[in-house]
Amino acid sequence: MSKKDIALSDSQFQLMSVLWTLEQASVTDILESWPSAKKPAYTTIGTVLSRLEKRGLLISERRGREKVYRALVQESEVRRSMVSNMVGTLFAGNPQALLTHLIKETDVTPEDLKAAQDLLNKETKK
Amino acid sequence: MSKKDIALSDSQFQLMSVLWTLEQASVTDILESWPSAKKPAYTTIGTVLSRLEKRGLLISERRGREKVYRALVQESEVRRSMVSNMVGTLFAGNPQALLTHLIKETDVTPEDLKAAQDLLNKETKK
DNA sequence: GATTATCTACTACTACTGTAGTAATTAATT
DNA sequence: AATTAATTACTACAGTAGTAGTAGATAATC
Repeated sequence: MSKKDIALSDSQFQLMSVLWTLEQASVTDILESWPSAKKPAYTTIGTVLSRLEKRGLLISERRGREKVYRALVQESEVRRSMVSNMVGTLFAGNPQALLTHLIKETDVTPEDLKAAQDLLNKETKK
Repeated sequence: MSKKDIALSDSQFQLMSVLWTLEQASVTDILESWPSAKKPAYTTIGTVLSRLEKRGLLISERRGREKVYRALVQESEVRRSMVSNMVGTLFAGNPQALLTHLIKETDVTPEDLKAAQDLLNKETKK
C-alpha cells in the first residue's frame, strides 16, 4: 500500500521535484538546483519543507548545523494519487474518459497511441 | 479564447456539476439535486455560490425572492484547463506522458486504446 | 575566545476553502 | 396589516498555502 491521498500544490510539487532529483538536499542545495530563474527566499523553502515534513512526506536529518532532507514519497506515488483523484472528480472515476479527453483536447497523435499500445503489449506480456 | 486558468476544488466542482446539469438553479434546486447523501447546509451552498460568482464563473439573477444561478463556464472548459494544468506540473507539459501513465497505472485496456484510436481517426477525418 | 557568517525556528500576514450560524430581508399566509 | 416562513447577506472560524522577516542558535574564522 503506502500513503493514500497525497495532494501537492504546484509549488510543493516543484520543491519535491528538486528533492527527488537530488535525493538528499539541504535548503542551500535546493536553492542552487532551483529550476526556474525566480528563486524563492531561503526561508520560504525552509517553511515549505517543514510543512511537508509535518505531513510525513519527507524527513530531515541534522548534519552539522544544517539539515538534510529526503523524500518519503516517490514521484510515481504522488502522480498516481493525484491523477487518480482528478479522474475521480473530473471524469467520474473513469480513466478511459480522460483518455478520450486527451485525444480530443490535446495533441496526442496516432503515433503516440501506437507507441502506447506497444508499451501496453509489452507490459501485458511480461 | 475564454478564461485561462480555471481551477476548481473538489467541492466547487461538485457544485458546478449540479449547475451544469440543471442549467439554471436556485439554492433549493441545487440542494434537492445534490448527488450524495451527505448534503451540505443550505447556507454553505449559498456561500460557495457567492464566491464562484465573485470569480466570474457564474451569474445570478433575482427571481422573486430567490436567486437563480447559471454557470458561465462549461464543464469542458474547466476540464481542459485543469487537465492541462496537471499535465504541466506533473508530466512536464507532455500529455503523452500522462497517456503512458494511464496505461501503466490504471486499468486502461487494449480495447480502450483501440476505441480511442478509432475515435481519433474519425476526428482527424472530419 | 570573539566576531562573523550561516542556518533553523518561530512568527506573521494575506488569500482561499470548507463549513455554517445569525441577522436581515422579503414574500406568503392568516 | 401582522405573523410566519423562506431566502440571502454578512460574519466567523479553522485549516492550508504562499511568502518571507526576525530572532536565536550554531559553527567557522580571525
